[in-house]
Amino acid sequence: MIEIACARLIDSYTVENWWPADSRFEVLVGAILVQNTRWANVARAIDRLREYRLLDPASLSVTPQARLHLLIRSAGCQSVKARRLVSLATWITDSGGLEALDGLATPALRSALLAVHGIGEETADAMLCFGFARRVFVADKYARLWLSRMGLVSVPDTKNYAACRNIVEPVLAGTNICMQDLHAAIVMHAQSVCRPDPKCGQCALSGLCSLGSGPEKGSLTE
DNA sequence: ACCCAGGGTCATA
DNA sequence: TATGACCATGGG
Repeated sequence: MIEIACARLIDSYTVENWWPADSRFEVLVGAILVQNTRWANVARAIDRLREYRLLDPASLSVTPQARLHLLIRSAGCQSVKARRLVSLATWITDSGGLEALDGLATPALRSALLAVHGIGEETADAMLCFGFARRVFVADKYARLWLSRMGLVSVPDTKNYAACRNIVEPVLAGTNICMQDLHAAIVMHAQSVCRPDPKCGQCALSGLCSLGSGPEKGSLTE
């Protein structure tokens, strides 16, 4: 069931360089900046950081937060995110760099990420999937909504992040790239088709999203 | 003028 | 443990 649903969703959205970045650290920075923020606003902030050669842990960790405020202003929540970026960069340098961290197994790396100020479950998994190339399913808000509408997750578990991740991640056969494509497809689906008012009666992919009419069992078996 | 975005933290009950 | 305020800019 889940495999078919995911495959159809991925096939429906061609994703090319959905998360653009020149380095792994830039992915991690983007993961912080994009919290509750549109990517277009994040891109400008990243461009400014690049302009000032701050897209590496060593430089960013010693940059005064007051200066970061100005550079990342377009991404919103400046003071909050400036602090989070510094804590991220500091954690990386204190840990011996990204190469050392990349040597950790995924569960250990996830725990370490969650211990950093400003990194919650979703951000941690996004970093694991797109920054550290781990085979991790990002069970973000859109994903949980999608799982719920597909009837693939019980209603109580819809709010449970780890439960939603574990519904997909162990079942889905595929590489890290598949997980990236799936997450991108879920977000694009939510943004392009089901927003702002998710009336999926006009959804071009009505077989994928069955809001209002309950789980569509028949649509998954074809 | 209003709503919300590719969340997380912190204070309160 | 479970909600809610808060961050704050930019696009619709």
